Amino acid sequence: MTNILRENIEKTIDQSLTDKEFETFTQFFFQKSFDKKSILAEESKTCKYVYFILKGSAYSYYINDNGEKTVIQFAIENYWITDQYSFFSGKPGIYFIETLEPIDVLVLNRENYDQLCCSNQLFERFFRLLLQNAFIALQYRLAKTHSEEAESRYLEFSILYPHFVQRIPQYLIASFLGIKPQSLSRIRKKIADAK
Amino acid sequence: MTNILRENIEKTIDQSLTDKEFETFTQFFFQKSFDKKSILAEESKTCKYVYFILKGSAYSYYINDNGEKTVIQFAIENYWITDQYSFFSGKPGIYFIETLEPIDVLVLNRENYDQLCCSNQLFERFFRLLLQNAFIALQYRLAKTHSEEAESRYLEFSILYPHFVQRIPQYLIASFLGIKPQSLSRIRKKIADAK
DNA sequence: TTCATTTCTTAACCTATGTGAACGGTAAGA
DNA sequence: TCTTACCGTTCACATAGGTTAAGAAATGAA
Repeated sequence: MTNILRENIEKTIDQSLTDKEFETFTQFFFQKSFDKKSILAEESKTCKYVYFILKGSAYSYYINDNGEKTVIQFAIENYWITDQYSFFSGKPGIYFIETLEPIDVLVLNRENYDQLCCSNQLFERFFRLLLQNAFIALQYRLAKTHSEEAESRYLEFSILYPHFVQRIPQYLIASFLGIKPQSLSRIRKKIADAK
Repeated sequence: MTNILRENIEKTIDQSLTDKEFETFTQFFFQKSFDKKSILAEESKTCKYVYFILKGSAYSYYINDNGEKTVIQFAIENYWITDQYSFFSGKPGIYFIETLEPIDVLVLNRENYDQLCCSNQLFERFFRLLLQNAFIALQYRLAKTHSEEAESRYLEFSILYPHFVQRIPQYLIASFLGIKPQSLSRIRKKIADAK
C-alpha cells in the first residue's frame, strides 16, 4: 500500500531509496481513514498534520468574508496536502481541507516531520523539492490566471489533469479556475458546440 | 552594505549568525550593479543566478502568446528574486527579470548555492524558509485573486506594500493585480472620490 | 529650457463573467 | 421505492473590467 509513497519520494528526489531508508521514513507516519466530507483541517484552528493520500481525494479551500469558497488545491492518490502556513508556524489555519471521497492517508505531525528531516539529509531534501515543485506550479498557475481567459485555463487544466476532470465535481473545478459554475458550464457548451 | 543581508537571514531563520558564519555565507556571493531596464533573466534562457537586492528594484514577469506582460513579483532592497524553475532545473526560463531602477545586487550561482547549502545546515534551512514564506504568500495571493474584486485587492496591496505603491509605476501594479492600467486608474478615482 | 517619451487619466463603448432563477437529472438516505 | 438534496445546464439580465482612443502630466534626454 505504501509503495506509491516510495515511488513518490524516489521520483521527487530522482534517486532510489534503500529498503532501510524507506522503512525509516514510513516509521514516522501513521495511517488513517476518513469518510467522505470529513474535515482534515479547519480555518482558525492549527493544522497539525501533513497528509499523503494513498486512496481517495481531498481538496483545500479558502472562505472569504462573504462566505464564498475558493478552491486552492486538489489532491488525489499520490498527492500531499496541508495548510503550510499553519503547519509550519503552529498558528491558526487559513484554509480548510476536506475529503471529497472516502480516503486513506498517511499522516505526519510536526514533531515527526522535524525528526524525519533531522534523521537523514535526503528526507529534508525531499520535502524541500516537494515545496519547490509546488511553488513553481503555483507561480505558473497565477501567471496563467492573470494572462489567459477562463476558456483557455479550463482547456489547459483538462489537458494537464484529465484524472481531476473525471473525479472532481465541476463546481469545484470552476472555483479552482476562479469562475462560477454557470460560467464553466457555458464554456463547456461553447467548446462542445465548436466541435 | 551587506548588513541588510545579515538582517534578512537572521530574521528569516529567527536566530543570530556568528560573524564567521555570516562571512562564510557572503563568500559565495559576488556583488554587481546594473542600469535601469537591465535584463537579469530572460524567458527561454537558463536563469543562472539568484539575486539579493542591496539597492534599487526589479521585477519578474511572464509574457503570454499574445505578447502581453503579467507581473509575477516585485523586488526592492532586502528581497530575493530569481526564476526558481529555471535556476533549479537548469532548463530554459519561463519568466523575465528586469531592473526598474539602477540596482546593486548580490549574486549567487547554482554551484555556489549547492556548496552553501552543504557547508552549513543552517544555510540550507534559510533557503528552505525563504521558499516556504514565498509559497505561503503566493497561495494567499491566489486565494485573494480568485475571491476578491480588483478594488479590494488594490486596497490590500497598498496597505501591505506601501513602499511598492510609492516606487513602482502604476501600470505594473495593475498587472500584478491582474487588471489593466485603465482599470486601476478608474479604481483609484473611485476610492479618491469616495473620500 | 525644449522636445520626446513614458505614464496616468478620462470617457464611450464592448465583452466575459457574474447573478438569480428555473428545470431536470442523479445520487444518497430513509 | 420514494424523497430529498445536490449538481449541472440554460437563460435573461447585470456589471466589473477590457478596449480604443485622446489628451494631460510627469519624466528624461539634449
